[in-house]
Amino acid sequence: MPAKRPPVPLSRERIIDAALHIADSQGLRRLTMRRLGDALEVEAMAIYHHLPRGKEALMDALAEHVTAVQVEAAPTWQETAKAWCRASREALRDHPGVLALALTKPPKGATTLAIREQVEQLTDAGLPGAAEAVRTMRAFVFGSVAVEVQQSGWADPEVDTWTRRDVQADADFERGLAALIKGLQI
Amino acid sequence: MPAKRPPVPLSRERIIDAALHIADSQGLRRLTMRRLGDALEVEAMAIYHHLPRGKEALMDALAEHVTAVQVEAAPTWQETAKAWCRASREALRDHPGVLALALTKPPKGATTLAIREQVEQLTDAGLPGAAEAVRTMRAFVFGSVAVEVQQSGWADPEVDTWTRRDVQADADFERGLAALIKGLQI
DNA sequence: ACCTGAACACCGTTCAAGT
DNA sequence: ACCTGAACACCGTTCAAGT
Repeated sequence: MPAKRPPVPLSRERIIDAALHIADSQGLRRLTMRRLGDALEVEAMAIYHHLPRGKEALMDALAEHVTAVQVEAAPTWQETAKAWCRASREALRDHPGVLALALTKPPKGATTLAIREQVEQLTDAGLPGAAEAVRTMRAFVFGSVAVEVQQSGWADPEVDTWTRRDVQADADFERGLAALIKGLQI
Repeated sequence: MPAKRPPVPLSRERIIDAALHIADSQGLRRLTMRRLGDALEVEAMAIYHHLPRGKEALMDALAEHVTAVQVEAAPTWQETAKAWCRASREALRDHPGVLALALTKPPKGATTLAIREQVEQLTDAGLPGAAEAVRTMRAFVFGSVAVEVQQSGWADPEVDTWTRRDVQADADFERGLAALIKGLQI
């Protein structure tokens, strides 16, 4: 006899993980409360107990998950900045299904904190005008990932082709990153 | 007696205009076929006659509308490139409601043609590697607009605050654009 | 505290029917 | 050719009820 309902309790974290999986594999438009409930072996209404504002809260949480990036402070601000850009890019690339949310929703909660922390790290490491620098870095990462994901054909018809890493995109990113860092230190 | 039903016929163009207005003023999630029908004083089902693939086709058309940008060839490739970046930015800024689609949907139809034309213009004007240059330019524009619209607070609660031009964003954009063009000519 | 069932208003889309 | 009405399957969310 198969174990009927293992008493793994629902949690905010499990909900977000399942939601990310659906969005990345089937697209954001197919992420519905009912389907999310199915994936968690629970009725859709149970989700509201953990995310009181419902789907709106879920969307916010998904955006935050791929967008609240932290990084250890490196010896120089240049290295810290590079590490942050690379980590941010990876986080966004890993979840193309919620990229539209991440690029579009205003920073909130954990994301705002992460941005603030990054500004402080760079300031402490001796970079003047770190707030503007972080804005420029975010724009660079956002644009790079958007173009890369678009090009990869992560779209409605075929989701299969999104597996191989794009070496061209990697090279472009690193080249642009080096130029950006150089431009910042004037 | 008020004119009941002026025989202005439905058309693809009128549908797209009305859809952009709804998306920009109320957000993409409130753009529904039924609401769109109401705005056009028509039953929702009438839309399917002009956009056979329904909402999917509508979304594609909206993305194309803000993304298929053309520009006259200027004397130098530098000026052409700048004009193209500025025009692309304006088109995206004008319709924050469909920005998520524009940054996320793979180029199609008119957008693909516009990109191809831009590559040719730059190549003809003497820029080697124009295809990569256009990718870099698109990434720059996408990232800039994403950060700007995020910062502007164009979001769920208050849509009012999106009226004043952000001079800071303008300056950032022009500074980045100059650096980008300079980086391209190596 | 945590989850379910039933219900409500709304959604995209079809299809036959009207003009 | 162009639009409507009715219908279907699905959606987000509420609320009272169960345990």
